[in-house]
Amino acid sequence: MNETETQTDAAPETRDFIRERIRSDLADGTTDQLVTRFPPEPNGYLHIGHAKSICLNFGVASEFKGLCRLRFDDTNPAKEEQEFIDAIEEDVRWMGFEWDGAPRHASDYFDQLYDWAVYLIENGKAYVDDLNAEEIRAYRGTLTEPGKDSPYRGRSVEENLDLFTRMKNGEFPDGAKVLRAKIDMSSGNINMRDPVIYRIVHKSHPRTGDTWCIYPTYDFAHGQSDAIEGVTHSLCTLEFEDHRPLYDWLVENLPVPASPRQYEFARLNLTYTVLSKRRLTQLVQEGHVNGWNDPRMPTISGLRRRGIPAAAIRDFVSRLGVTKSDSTVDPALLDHCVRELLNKTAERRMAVLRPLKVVIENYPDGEGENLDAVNNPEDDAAGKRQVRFGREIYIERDDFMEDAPKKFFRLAPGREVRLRWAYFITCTDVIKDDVGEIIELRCTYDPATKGGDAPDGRKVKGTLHWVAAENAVDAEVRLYDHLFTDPAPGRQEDFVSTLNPESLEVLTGCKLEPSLMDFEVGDAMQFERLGYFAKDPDSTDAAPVFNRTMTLRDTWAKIQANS
RNA sequence: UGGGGUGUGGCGAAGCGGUCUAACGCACCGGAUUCUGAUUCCGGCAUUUCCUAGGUUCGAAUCCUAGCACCCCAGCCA
Repeated sequence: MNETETQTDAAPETRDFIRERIRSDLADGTTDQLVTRFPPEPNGYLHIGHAKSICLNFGVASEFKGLCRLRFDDTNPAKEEQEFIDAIEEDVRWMGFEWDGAPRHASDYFDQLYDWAVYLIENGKAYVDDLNAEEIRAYRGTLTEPGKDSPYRGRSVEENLDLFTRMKNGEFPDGAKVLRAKIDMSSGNINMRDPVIYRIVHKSHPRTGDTWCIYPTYDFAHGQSDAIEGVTHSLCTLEFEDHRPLYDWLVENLPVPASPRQYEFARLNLTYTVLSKRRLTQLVQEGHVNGWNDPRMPTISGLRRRGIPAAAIRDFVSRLGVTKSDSTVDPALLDHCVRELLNKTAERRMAVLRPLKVVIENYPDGEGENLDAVNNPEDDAAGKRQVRFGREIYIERDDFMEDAPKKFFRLAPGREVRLRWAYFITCTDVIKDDVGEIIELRCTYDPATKGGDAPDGRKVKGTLHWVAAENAVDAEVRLYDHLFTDPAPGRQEDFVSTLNPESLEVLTGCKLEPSLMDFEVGDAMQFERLGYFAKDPDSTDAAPVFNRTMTLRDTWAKIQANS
């Protein structure tokens, strides 16, 4: 046992096939220093599936004293944009990780990649093909039948060189020619049937502008970029497993400075969630959600806006494991991580979402008082604050029932409950409007129960949150639910039809304890008995807006649902 | 008779031939405590069972053989 092991032994070791592999490569000297990379394509926003990859790549680098870089896989200017590059950098940082050095880009290596393409041609291992896309597909064969050689496969090195140079010089329109690696048209692995490695795209690139009109494909750029950067363990998802022979072929047949190895793990799937960039893009573009950072989106920016802390996402990912078996995780696990963290850290406040006015008849008119309230029972250091109490207050409509069953512990005619941090009150009368709607409650309070305890030792079953009418702040509160009603929305092409029409509920006229105005966007707080909330960026002092991050567990709701 | 993968409880996941009458977490179900029906706490939750069927072995979820199921691949996307 050496000293590094002694150090890592302090914390429980995470064991998965990738970490086992790294451990052994480090132990037998195959690897001197671990280098990984997180390689997003800037064609969309990062989502929670990427969070798994981010935590793996950056996590493993820090655990084994290695390096992790951020590298944009920007080989397709038709789809990529600067907006996405900026958002990705922000999201990775917010997740709590810092990459080694400046962000890298596959496009930083376009010159080198071009030279290597020429090298392949010179060695008779690549050729320019004049077949169009449909013809190439036809020549490729099928899953069960081998392909046929392109009629252009036998071109001379000189001709290939000339043609490739002219491709680069912009002499041909998009799609007129491609450069292909000359491997094996009869391979069982379709990726080895002379894959296209360069294509003509007359389109300005976010970084290289109009310098190029030919661009390398993913396969021709990824492994070589890894090699240039000295990446030792190139981690990607399962669908790239059958690209590995091509990855290795390129590394072996090119004079690259290193031999990175690719390892594949299962991507994250979540029930009730869609996690493919194509589908997320569709949701945004068709306006089914309000942008990439809509709090209902599984994007990192959406989760952030909803109020979910990065630490909860990291915790969630750490409980997932890293394997090669396809898996679909219940989002309840993320919920649990969020609640566990926020229960410990979020300060409590009172807010009434659906207000019902209560007049305390025996409380002196025109008077009020300040009462002590504990900010976080899980954390003494959070201290106390004062809340205003008076003759008129608001309680939650759900906390009153005119004909209450025995198991209902809240307010009902003749029943006594506690107002949190305040007094016991008893309901004496119910006021209704012309159509029979309850518009107000009349109650009496017991002055001896100030602070919330009865000196005579009598108990009440329920404790309600409330806000004094005197200084309540009006606010908008947005409640969120699953974006989809189908547990597996991604399985069907028409996933839009399974959108949950009740995924967003906007409440206005909510009554807030005024101290809530002191919180900043990004701060988490608990509205007592309701859930965790966060101030939305739309919020202004004049018109505050809060997002519900997560409900509290609600046993009462479950009892009601089961009866 | 294409290639590449994966199969352990509702979900995720340990397990690397004996200590497996199979960890742990989520979910779920009981019950206790509680000024949040929250939290916390206790208990239950795969008892010849680890995709199936054979085999090897004193002994298998772990090794072998044969099946079966599911996932990925026929973009000049990544």
